[in-house]
Formats: sequence, structure tokens, C-alpha cells
Amino acid sequence: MLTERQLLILRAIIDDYIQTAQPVGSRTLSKRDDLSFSSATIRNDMADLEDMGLIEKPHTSAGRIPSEIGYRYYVDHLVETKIIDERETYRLGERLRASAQESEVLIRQAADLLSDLTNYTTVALGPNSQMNRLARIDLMPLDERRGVVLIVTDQGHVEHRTVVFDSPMAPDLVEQTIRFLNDRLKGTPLGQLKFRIGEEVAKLRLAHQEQFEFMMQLIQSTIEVQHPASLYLGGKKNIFNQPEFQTLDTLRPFLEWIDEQERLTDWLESLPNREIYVSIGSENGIVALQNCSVITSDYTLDGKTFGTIAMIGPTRMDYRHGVQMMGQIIEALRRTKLEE
Amino acid sequence: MLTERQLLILRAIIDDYIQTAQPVGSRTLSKRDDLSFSSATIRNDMADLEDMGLIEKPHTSAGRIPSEIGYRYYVDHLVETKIIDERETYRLGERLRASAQESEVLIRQAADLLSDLTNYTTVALGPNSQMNRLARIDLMPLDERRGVVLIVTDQGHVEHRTVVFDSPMAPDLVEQTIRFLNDRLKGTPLGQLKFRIGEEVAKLRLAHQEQFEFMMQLIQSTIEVQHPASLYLGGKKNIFNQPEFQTLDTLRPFLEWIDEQERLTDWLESLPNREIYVSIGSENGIVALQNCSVITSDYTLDGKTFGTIAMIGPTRMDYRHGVQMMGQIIEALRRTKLEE
DNA sequence: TATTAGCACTCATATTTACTGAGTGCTAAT
DNA sequence: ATTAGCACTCAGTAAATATGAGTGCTAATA
Repeated sequence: MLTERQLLILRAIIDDYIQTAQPVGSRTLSKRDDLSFSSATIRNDMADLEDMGLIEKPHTSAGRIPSEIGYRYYVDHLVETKIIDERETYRLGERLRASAQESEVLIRQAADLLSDLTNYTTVALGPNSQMNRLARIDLMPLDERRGVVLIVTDQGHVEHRTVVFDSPMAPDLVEQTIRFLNDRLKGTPLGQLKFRIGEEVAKLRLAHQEQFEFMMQLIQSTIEVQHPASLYLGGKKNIFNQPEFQTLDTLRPFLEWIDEQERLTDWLESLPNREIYVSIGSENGIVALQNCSVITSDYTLDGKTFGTIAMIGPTRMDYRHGVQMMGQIIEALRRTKLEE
Repeated sequence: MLTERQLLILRAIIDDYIQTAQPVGSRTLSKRDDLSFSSATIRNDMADLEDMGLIEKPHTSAGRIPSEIGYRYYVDHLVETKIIDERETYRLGERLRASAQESEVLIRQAADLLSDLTNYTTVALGPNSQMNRLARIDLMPLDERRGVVLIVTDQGHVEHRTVVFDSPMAPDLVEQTIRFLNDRLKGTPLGQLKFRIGEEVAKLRLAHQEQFEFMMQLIQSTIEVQHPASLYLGGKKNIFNQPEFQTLDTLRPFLEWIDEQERLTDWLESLPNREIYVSIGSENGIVALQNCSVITSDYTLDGKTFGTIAMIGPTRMDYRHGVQMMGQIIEALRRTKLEE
């Protein structure tokens, strides 16, 4: 168990290191107003903290830096749980609402805002369209054999794909088929669309041979639509300002990783479903993010569960501020009404 | 005017430098099989080439490197104009066609392919949707007051936007308005859509007050749609492998610049309209690309003018290979039929 | 007259060496 | 239990030196 003084020292080391990115020495600490002990005393405590694995030294004659365990302790015990500053939340909400009605734009804005507030990189994952329900499916003819399949969801999300048919489309056949599909499939979650279309087609198979053929083609194209969840990156440039990313060796893996949209999406979707979660250094299990910490949170928009937002910074990130800002943003989003 | 030998030397210097990224010295050159002169002779010619501004030395005791003027001379006089390798073009075409029917996917594929072939970064700009003509406009209701405005162009491009109306939408009013707009506006280039809608609305103003109000709202949302041309980046990682981008000072401006989608689009659209154009170093006028050269070309797909594709590498890029590959790709695209 | 050999000179880069100073750990005094 | 004192460690910096690739010029050569 840590003594009162050791706690103070640990906190001071981490706070200091977060600010300066430099190892913190005993003399520096003893000069602080809130630590009125001699450097020797502090050194003794530091040795204890090191034995406990909470801090470590880069080399013999350097000061101490927090270890991952140290950060973990700091986050779990020394960072106040989120305090919503009503006025600030309101102001953030205003800035968000000023931008747009459209949920996707709103999410982007939120990511940018969070990144501006913290100077870290943010990633926001929009609603997984697999959960969206079909509002309408349509086929707009472009010419005799080409058309655009449109899939609009109840959330206003639109997927589209150009299809080319083997033979010219008969207008009334198209209309008939589309009406049929709309009648049967309205409200189907996109994730089940492929399966449900299959069912409907099967029913139809014997009855209307011609329509069947046509629909088969339609389906084949439609089901290939990948329904990617919308992903948005905010403040990617911020990484350039972090002292720990001033060398190519550290910068490159990060940039390469963050540019891989698909992997990023999978990662965000795989995160545990919680309000605010802090993952420190190697905890996140991603090699490219070894030296990063991530603050993630699911968020709701207009009351409905929506997506995930993440904030990525160096392990030496300002957890206190980060957690706070994350809290404000998701609270502001929660209170945002889409229609007004 | 350059002597035969000076030409040979200039070419050798550039070829060598392109490969090694190291200043080329007279002794290195005199060892080459195609240069059977003594290093002293070569030194004399090098001095002349330097007087002419074609090469320069980084410092007194280093070899020579090509100047921008040197590269320009090299590209204009020493690189063969594109030779289409029929078999290779065919193979590239196959690889492209294998991927998809959809033009946007095809363009992405082309950018990736070009980047794979050259190990440089590529940017592909899809068709400017402002040129696309309206195939159909539609409003799909989501609930009483929200709907999705869909704009489909003759090229299969889709724009969409969620709109929220002040008052509930009357189904027949919606239908009537949409039919009206479709009747009047079909075939209108997207760039003129805003203006044309204005015209139609003016006509309607006095006749149908209610419909007018509704349409005004519809318009307001629609015209805000930004019709961004589709932009695709290929092989961004490649930059990490270029020796001239191993320091943050050079890397950072490049990465920051290339991540700015909007600026990138404007830039590509502002390029002179030609088949294949090489812009060397500062010629392109972009600070972040001071040390880069760019090979750009407009391309056609299925015979129709389509967009622009660019290849960005260090000034010391392999122009010969780059120009060649660019030629192959746009030729392959030109021969690609969208429907088959 | 064009080419080449020879040589002094330049200058980036690498290596060595010495120095500085922030920081530690331990011991003995308070 | 705390603190003063001191020997020791070691990254970082700076100066000193060496290395070698490359140049420009001059004089000899074909």
C-alpha cells in the first residue's frame, strides 16, 4: 500500500512528465510547493515506487518516468471520474448543432472538436449501417441496361451501386419488382437484407420465372454492397507535435496504421462496449500503438446508441483532460436532437 | 549546345542519381562501360554542364546532382515518348476489369495499380460531378418531417442529403413536386442545377404558393450539396521508402499536404488539360511539393473524358518508368468498356 | 587541339576524447 | 523518520582529429 507521501510523489511525477515529456528527478520534485520534503526523502520514496513497478528510469542517471502500471494506477485512482461542466457541455453542443442536421456531419464535427480540444488524434465511427433498417430500395435506370440500386435506411444512410443487366430492363417489370421488394423488406435490418431477399426470391421462384431472373441479378449486385460503417479521422496532424513521435521509427507505424481504414473500423467495432474506457500503452494489444494510449467511448446521438469515438495520444497523454473532454463531447452528443 | 559526350554524361549522371540518390562523381562515371573517358575529361565536361545550369553540387567536395533544369532537359530530350507495350497494356486492362464495373472502383484500382507499379504515391480524381447530368432527383421520406434527397446522375453517381422540413410533408405534394422537378430538370448538368431550380421555382411562385414553400426548403438543402469529385489516394505509404523523405522536415509538409482532400482536389482540377505532363520540383508551385515531381494526365474511361490521375515522387524520380507506366494505365483505362 | 595524369585543396562525415551536469544510492548525522 | 553529504553513473555535447570522395587546375601527352 502506498503512503500519503508516495501518492503525492507519484502524482507529481506523472503530472510533471505529462507536461514536459522529460524524466523527473528528485530535486525538481522537492522544489515543488506541494512537496516540502528534501530530495533525499523523495529519492527514498521513488526507490519504493520503482520497486512496486509504478515508475522506472530510462537509464541510471536520469529521473523517473511513469511505467504503464503507474499510468494505470494514476488513471484508476488519481483521475477524478468525469465531471460534467454544464456550461461547457452546452457550448460544445451549440458548436455541434451549428454545423449540421445530418448525423454523419455531426459526428465528423464532434471528432474534429474533440481533437481541437485535446490536440490528440481522434477517430469516430458512425452507426454501423448493418443495424439500420431498410427504409426503401429503388432502382433508377440510367440507360437500357444500366441502373443504380439505391438503399436508403431509416437513419438517412444511403448505399448505392451501379448494376449492369444482361438484357434490357422492362420498365414495368422493374417497377413491379421494386414495389414487391419494398413491400416485403421495409424495416429489415441491413445485416439481414441478403438473407431476407433470398427468402423472398425463393417464394417467387416458381410463380414468376422472368421476374425471378431479373431479381437474381439485382440481388447479386446488392448483396455485394459492403455497408461500411462511416469512419472519420480528426486531427491527424496533431501527432506531429508530440515529442515522442519526432522520429520516423515511431511515427511511421502510427501513420501507416491509422491510414488503414478497414483495420481501424474493425478495431473500433471490437472494442468493449462501455462509456469511457482508457487503454494504456501495450494494453491495447496493437503493435503500432505500443506507445499510445487510447480513450474510447461509445456514444449516443439523440438518445439512440450510435457509434464509437476514440482519442489516441502518446502513453504520456493528459488523461485527466482527455477523459474530461471525452465526457463533455459524448454528453453534448447525447443531448443533441437530430430534428428540431 | 551540348556535345555528344556531354549528353552521355548528363544522362549517366541523372540515371545514376535516380538510382542511388547519391551525388555522382567523375571517377564513378569514368568506370561505366558506356563512358570510356578519363575522369579528368569527364570533370571538364561536368564543369561545362554545371555552367549551363544542368547539374550542381551540394558542396565543394561532393559529386554532382541534376538541377531542376537538368531534369527538365532529361525529360524533354532524353526520355522516349511513351511506347505502348500492347501485351502489358492488355494485362493491366485485365487486372482493372477484374475488379469491378463501377467506375469509381475502377479508378481506385487504377490508382493503386499505378502506385504498385512505380512505388510512388498516386492521386486519382474521378469525374467532376458538376459535369454529370441529372438522371433523377428523388425525395425518400424517412418519417413525417425528415427525408433523404437523392440526386442520381447519368454516370451513376449518387449524391444524397438528409433534410428536415418545418412541417410534415404531404405525400401527394411531395410526389407532385418531385415529378415536376424530374420533368423539368432531367439532363441538367449538376453545376447548373442550383440555377435551374431557381428558374423553375420562380415560374411556379405565383401559381402554387404551397408547393413553392416546400420546394424552397428542398432547394436550400439540395444546393448545399457540395458535389465533391471523388478523390482517391494510392500508395501513400510509399513515401516512407524514399530516402529524401527520411526526415520530419521533408516528410511532414508532404503528408500534411496530401491529407488535405479539398486542396488536393482543387489542385488536380486546376492542372492544365493534357495527356501526360511532367512537372518538376518547384515548377508545380506548391511549397509542400518543392522536392517532388509530378506526372499528371487526364484520362478517359470507355472513351469518355473522365478525370485526372497524378503520380507524385521525389524530384529524383524515375521519369522514364513513371511516364511509361502512366501511359500504359491511361491507355488501359481508355480501352476499358464499362458495360460488357 | 583534345585528352589525360598528377597534385594540392576542400569539406562532409565518422571517430575519438574530454567535459559537463543532472540524477542516483548509500551512509552518517540530526 | 528525515535529511545532508558525497561518491558514482551516464547521456549529451563539444572540440579535436582523421578519413576519403571529389574537385579544379596545370602541365604533359597524343
